[in-house]
Amino acid sequence: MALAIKVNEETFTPRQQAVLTAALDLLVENGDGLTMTAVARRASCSKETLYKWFGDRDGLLTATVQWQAAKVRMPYVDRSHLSIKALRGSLEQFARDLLTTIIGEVSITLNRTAITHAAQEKDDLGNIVLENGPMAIRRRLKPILEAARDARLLRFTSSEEAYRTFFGLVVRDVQIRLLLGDKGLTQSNVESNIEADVKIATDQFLALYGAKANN
Amino acid sequence: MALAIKVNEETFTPRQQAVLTAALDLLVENGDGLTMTAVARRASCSKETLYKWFGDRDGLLTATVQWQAAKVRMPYVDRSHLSIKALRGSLEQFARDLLTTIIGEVSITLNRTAITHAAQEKDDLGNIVLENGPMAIRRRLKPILEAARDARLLRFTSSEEAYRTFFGLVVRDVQIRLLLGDKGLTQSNVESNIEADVKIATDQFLALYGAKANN
DNA sequence: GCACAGCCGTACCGTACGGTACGGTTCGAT
DNA sequence: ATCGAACCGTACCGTACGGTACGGCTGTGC
Repeated sequence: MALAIKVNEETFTPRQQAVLTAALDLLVENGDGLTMTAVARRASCSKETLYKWFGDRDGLLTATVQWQAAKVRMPYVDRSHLSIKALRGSLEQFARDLLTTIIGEVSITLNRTAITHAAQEKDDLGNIVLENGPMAIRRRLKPILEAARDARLLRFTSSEEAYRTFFGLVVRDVQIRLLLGDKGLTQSNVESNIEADVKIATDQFLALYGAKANN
Repeated sequence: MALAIKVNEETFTPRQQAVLTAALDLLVENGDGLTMTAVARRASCSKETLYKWFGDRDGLLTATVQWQAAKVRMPYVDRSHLSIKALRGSLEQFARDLLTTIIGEVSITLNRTAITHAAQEKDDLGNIVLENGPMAIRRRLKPILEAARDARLLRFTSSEEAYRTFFGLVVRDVQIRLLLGDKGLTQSNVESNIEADVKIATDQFLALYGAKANN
């Protein structure tokens, strides 16, 4: 399954979703635990069925990542009436969702899997994760930033730069440390600090790009 | 080789370093290309020698990452006479080195390898990369930040927080995108923007933590 | 009841790779 | 000259896993 164009809303039957769940569980439990035999046994299906449905191992992997990554749903952020207070709330919401997602076991697993995949020639999974992670956030955040600029709440020349600054302020070194398995950074450890970090990041972003800021 | 305590200055003979170079090359060329047979052939040595020197495949992998990661040398940053100008120069230097390192093929390969490794139970490589990457920077940067605070050039309560903010401002989403194989982000693409990004990040950091800043 | 499709479970095949064994060569020490 | 250590090259073994084949079970349409 080299193509894997995988347009949106790839509809899976409940049975297939059960298989994908099993596959994801195996991935989470142990990165290289996704063997066809293991998935078949876990999902109580035959390998023949797996190959019929997903083509080959890569197809199953792609379907799993695709299916799971698409589940990341960013909550709706009100964009209509923009006050500085509402903007701050929206930014905090984004920061919170971003952090919460990033530290989740599923996200870590998906990113690790995609990175492992990208370490070989295949960049399929990398693009899927990118598209449903950073790029999805960018698509959602940029219009808000631009609306805020139009409303004179923010000041910047490049919304791209502003978005990436926000990303950096929120994520910092958390993601790479989690991906590398930093033992000094359990997710419960990070989780308890989310609210504080969200506030700090938002404050910093507004300090840099708020209309009344010094630049 | 489960222990892999690997104290500092693991001294390798030139021949062994040639082997490690071959191993690294194979890793860079193709993440899963490091097979014992391939390394032996590339380095013109026998597999028996590989096992004698490195124990097993994991030992070879660990030695390669360890040896290469330790090569990352951050340039000396003058810390004696701190002026705001000197501080800015130091910060820019850090940002430049960090970015330059991160976008290099070797760094990408090492991080991918370590992350793949961490996806299984093994977190050996992850710790090595962490220790020689983010943590090394932190160790170098923090004293400078604290010295600058003592000299009333910077203002912050937690040097840890300040460091992580700096990291975030510099790295942003570049590393994760490179690790995921984002095709819209070639390293030459990033490379040409390093100087501009370094300046932006430094300006932003100083805007947030500079003594005359608003917070 | 019957045919057929879909699927489960298991057995099976081929290959790739980690790891071992061994003969042959080089080279330094004695 | 001889011995032995280190090492190269190759052959070999065992296993794990991707992928295929097949027999048997179940349900649905007719």
